[in-house]
Amino acid sequence: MLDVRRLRLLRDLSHLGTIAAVAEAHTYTPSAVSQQLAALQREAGVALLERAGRRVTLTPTGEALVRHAEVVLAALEAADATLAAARGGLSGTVRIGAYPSAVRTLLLPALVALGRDHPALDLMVTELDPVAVPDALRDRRLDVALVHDYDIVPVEPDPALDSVPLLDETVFLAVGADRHPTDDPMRSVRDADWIVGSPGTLCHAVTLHAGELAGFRPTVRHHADDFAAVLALVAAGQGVGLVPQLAVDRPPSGVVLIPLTIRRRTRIAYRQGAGGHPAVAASIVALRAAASDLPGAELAGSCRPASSAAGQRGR
Amino acid sequence: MLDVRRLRLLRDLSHLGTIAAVAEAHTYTPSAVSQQLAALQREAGVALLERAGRRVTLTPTGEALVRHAEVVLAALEAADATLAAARGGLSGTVRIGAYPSAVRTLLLPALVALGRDHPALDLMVTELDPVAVPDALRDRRLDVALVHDYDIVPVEPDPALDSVPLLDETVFLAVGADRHPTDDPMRSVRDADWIVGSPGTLCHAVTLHAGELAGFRPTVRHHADDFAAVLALVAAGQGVGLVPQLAVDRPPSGVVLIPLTIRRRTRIAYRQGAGGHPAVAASIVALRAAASDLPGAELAGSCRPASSAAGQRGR
DNA sequence: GTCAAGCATCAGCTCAGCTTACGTATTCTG
DNA sequence: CAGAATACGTAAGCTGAGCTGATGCTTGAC
Repeated sequence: MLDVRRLRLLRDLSHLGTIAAVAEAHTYTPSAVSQQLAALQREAGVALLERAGRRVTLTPTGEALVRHAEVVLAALEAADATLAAARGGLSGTVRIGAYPSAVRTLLLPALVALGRDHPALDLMVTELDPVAVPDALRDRRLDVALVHDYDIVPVEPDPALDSVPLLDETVFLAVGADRHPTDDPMRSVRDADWIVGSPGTLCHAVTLHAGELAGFRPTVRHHADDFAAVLALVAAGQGVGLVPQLAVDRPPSGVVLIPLTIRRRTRIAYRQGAGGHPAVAASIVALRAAASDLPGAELAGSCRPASSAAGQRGR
Repeated sequence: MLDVRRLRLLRDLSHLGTIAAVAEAHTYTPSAVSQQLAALQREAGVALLERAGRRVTLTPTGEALVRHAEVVLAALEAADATLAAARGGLSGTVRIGAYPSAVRTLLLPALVALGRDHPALDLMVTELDPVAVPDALRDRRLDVALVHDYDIVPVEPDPALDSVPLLDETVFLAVGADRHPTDDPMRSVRDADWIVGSPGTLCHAVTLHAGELAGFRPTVRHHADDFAAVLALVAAGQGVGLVPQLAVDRPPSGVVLIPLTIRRRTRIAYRQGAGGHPAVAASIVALRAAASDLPGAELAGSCRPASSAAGQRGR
């Protein structure tokens, strides 16, 4: 019978790419991980890893084993959830992660409601970029997280994670008041300077892709991840940028917001199997309530969506 | 994250009933099992066990946890199976269990075919009563087993096991040549002496139940588990008995076999998740081939039945 | 060429988890 | 209704799985 701890290391290796990263995630030394994976391979009787330059990659068999590992870990997570439910009374720590603009608008009211309804619950919030969320959930640094993607830049689901839809927002093109929007707003700003997110973020990718769809390559002038900063730069005449609805509750003067067809979709993600955990379930309820109280943006998905929804995979 | 070894002990406890039995099944001392279960309970944070007299029983939470454990163990078994497939070339040991009459008729030809087609496979056969099969499969003393039940005495499926149908046989009422069968053969022997299996076996239960259905309580005279012995006793005028088709290839003279509507159903059982194991799959193919070569009895189920079929639970 | 990143191996130590020994509660039996 | 047998739990002690830390090799970047 295979050792689940070792399977977990293999699973994490397939996501993190290097033994050193797996070691760090588990607060082990790389040596320990290397030894454990070697032992797993020995008892498997098949090659699971192979050196690829100075790193290791999984063989097809290794990848197949990872898929089984995901099932095992999800089942263990579900077992944990039933135990938490049996312990009764919502208690313990819930670590919630969210991207910056969601913290202010969505998370804060949800947090207040959760703290009021379940005083025994210890709530911890972490602000982080959506691309870092899957790893953080897998490594158990987070229990629940808000993630998003754009319809024109969808992210593939992560087998280790489950999620439910939360919000579906309009994305706006923010331009200076001197510009005159036309029927095709994106084309009208093809020669403008652009304010985009840092490379590697979704906000960066979506701007480039939106330009591509409109037939041009945006000229990147400024990098800003905070949408308030983006709007301020636009107001100062420094260029144009894309901002989602959540971020534009009070746009500065001198900025014109033109709705595009692009949608940003926010989801609540958690570890596969943890959906039955009472604290996770309560968090989902509170977040959905907070989202429905939000002006403007419409609630996404059905009221209680099925579990087969998708998580998101980093990188 | 819960420890799978401990979950396995809990699962086995729910089937075996005592810590001592679990210990024996794992070749541990009862003390070790007790300590591990105590640790499991401690990290679960809920009562999983409670003393009931001098034994322990599972709390409802404990039972719920066992159900999760079954899922985890099945997934690990499936992982094992893919590794075995990846190792390629059928090799290793397959331990097959069967009830006595199946060994001669079904298992022998299947064994010959398996040994011929896959010489690297080490085959071990164990003859045992069907009621002992579930425990043996769970405890990994067997990998594949033939089990049966009767349509009038169905056995509930075991969540730890999976199975596929193999045979569907007629059950005969064996009487001495002096008796004259009527339209309702069971009623015509209501006052006869009966030859039944040992108490606790299915053969025992089915005879009593068949009598009950016909409106009488069979007078038990002899106990015999070997159907050849049953037929010999019938031929000697010692009474009547029920025998399945597999056991009556060459009935002794002086015995009249009257077909009843009762059916005996034989299935191939294996651990949940092990159906993908190449050795198990090969065994199933060979057994089905042997069954289809059998004169008389018709092959049960579809050619390649779905995996949702039932195992059997002892006692 | 030089340096850092990354993995594997070896030696050594620590603690999880086993056995053994014993105590206690319960059930069975004559 | 003793007395034996069964079953579980706890305490003490020992062993090996698995960790750290040191070292060496290979690869890729500059």
